[in-house]
Amino acid sequence: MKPKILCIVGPTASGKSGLALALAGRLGGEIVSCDSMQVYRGMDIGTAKATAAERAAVPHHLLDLIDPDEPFSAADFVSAARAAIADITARGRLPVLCGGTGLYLDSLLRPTAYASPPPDPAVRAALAAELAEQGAEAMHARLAALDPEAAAGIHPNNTKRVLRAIEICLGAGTTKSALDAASVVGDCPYDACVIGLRWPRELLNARIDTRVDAMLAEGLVEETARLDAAGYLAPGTTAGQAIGYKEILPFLRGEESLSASAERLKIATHRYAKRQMTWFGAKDYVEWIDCAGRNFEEIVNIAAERLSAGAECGTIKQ
RNA sequence: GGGGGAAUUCCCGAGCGGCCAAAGGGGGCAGACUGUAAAUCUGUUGUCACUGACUUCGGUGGUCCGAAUCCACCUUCCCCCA
Repeated sequence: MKPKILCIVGPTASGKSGLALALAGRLGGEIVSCDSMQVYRGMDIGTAKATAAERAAVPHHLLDLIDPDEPFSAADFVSAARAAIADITARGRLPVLCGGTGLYLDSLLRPTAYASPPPDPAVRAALAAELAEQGAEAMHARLAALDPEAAAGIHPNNTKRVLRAIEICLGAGTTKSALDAASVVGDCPYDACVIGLRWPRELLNARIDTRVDAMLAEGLVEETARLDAAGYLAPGTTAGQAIGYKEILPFLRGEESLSASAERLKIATHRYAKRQMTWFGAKDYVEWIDCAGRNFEEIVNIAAERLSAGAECGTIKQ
């Protein structure tokens, strides 16, 4: 009997947190954050992290794990999430995964035994230097020599992926495509019900804009200044990639008005939401709830019904 | 009142007689994603009966085989002198 878990996914500002909170409260659950940025301490307003009051009402896991200059990966997430889920389940409570980082959830639900070697900082640095010197085309050509199949599947401009593929080939002594073929996607270790929140684009964008304004009112600028002063927003850090801070930085440096920065932040968030929708939309394990025209109560009820209906909800295929 | 400059496709902005439905960027739309994922990358973006046709570069009228590009006038905006 696999442990039962509930997962709430969807684009940013779709109302995941509120739903998770309501469901956890009603069903005796605890929330496990599935968010690549909320693991960082000090990044609270910008990541829309659960408030102290919310955390007091319902236990939250996987928040504030590390400082913003520390790296964190999908693999780190999977091990931390498994531990949290095991702990919650052992106490007879329901784990409620909630978050918009699709890759993290996917990695948890479709456990893959990767045959490829883990990232090697030294090799990465060397490849990055090579890229700076020779350009993207040359790196892609190098990958094509090492692993034609992988090269065919990665656009030359996508240097991150090109470099990682070369790194794998170099480290493993074989090709990345061979390793990919050899890696096995195991069964989902959980009896998971995955619910996705869906909104028409215009409505979601309006919600995003409202939330950005709220973040600004709550002190996003000050939070950005604090993180910057601590050196946490240096380019290259995982935390520095977060939407919310890098858009406010130009204002802090006097390069543009606050309204201009806020506008860019809203647009960046709209685009991010679109990428999330594309990702989740391609996952057949997501059961969608159309939120337009429904009030919060109705959405909570629909989700609760689906969870109790069991079986049909959240079948993990592929 | 006088002098100078500018008006380009959703926005910014190149173009300065044919190779222009018009560079580039932004935004929009669609998508990818096998251990950095709030990242990274791709395609597309005047209309249609779409290997071709049609409409578009403030307006009107000219010049020319041919104009977003040249001329005249008009409209609006900006700058300088008063």
